[in-house]
Amino acid sequence: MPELPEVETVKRILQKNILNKTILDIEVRYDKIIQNQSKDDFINKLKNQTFIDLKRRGKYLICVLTDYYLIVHLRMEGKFFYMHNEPYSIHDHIIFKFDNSELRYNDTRKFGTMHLIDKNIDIYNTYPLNKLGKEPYDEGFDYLYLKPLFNKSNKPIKTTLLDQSIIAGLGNIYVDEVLFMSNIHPLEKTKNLNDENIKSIVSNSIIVLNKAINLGGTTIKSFQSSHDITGRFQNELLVHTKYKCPTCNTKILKIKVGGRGTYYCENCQKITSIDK
DNA sequence: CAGGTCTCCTGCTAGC
DNA sequence: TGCTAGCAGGAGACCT
Repeated sequence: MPELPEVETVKRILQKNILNKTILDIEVRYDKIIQNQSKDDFINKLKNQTFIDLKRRGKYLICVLTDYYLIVHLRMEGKFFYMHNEPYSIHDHIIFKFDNSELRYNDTRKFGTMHLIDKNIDIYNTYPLNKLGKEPYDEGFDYLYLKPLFNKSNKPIKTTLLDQSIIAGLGNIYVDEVLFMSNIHPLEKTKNLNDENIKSIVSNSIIVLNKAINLGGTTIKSFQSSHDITGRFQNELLVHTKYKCPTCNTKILKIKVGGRGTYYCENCQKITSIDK
């Protein structure tokens, strides 16, 4: 499940493979991936476009083309494969054909999305990027940014940290890690966090993401950034999918928070505050 | 407006 | 062994 570090890894790998390559043809085998155009418009616009640059915003990958931005969200299982003549997979849904190679968008669960936007539009102020909050790497991602947003939320902190309009880029795995490192219970009501808690979340978000990016992201079940590159961060996970707490050896509990599988240590992560 | 639930989709697994 | 019901999950849609 690609989160910010995985998308960053994909971006870096694609930069090596597809930069300056021109799309000669496109094959769309499953068109629900395409969000804001008809399949025909999508194909016509992308023909003869060159990949000029690749960027990332939160969990979105931004392909900068000659005249357009192609904004991709990999959701659960989206992957890009840079291929030559290898046989196709039934999960290859969109194929960008270059001179003697191609880029294949492969997505087992078909949850991924692609938005094609004109280059003269300010994409950061346009859907879907306009609804993203700051990401942990942004200037101004600090206690003063989070405090007022947290103060008005009655949701569990786990749910809040997954809200991309508040923090862009954290997903299920990394939120569990951040909460563990910060000694905060996932069900703690967001508005009840104290200043110390918020500062912990700020610093631990950056620490966890940095470490994950340096290790190429996490490989859990199906995510891989390209054929033979596998993230190594899963070896460093502290609570997510773990059985014993690395700090106190207590059994890790698995619960559901907002429908998401959530791991935590009941000894290290206690609900401390009462309602204001 | 905030918060809850349903939906998309497929591979995997528990249970019979 | 083979089948099926149930589950996982990011984020938008829809409802209260």
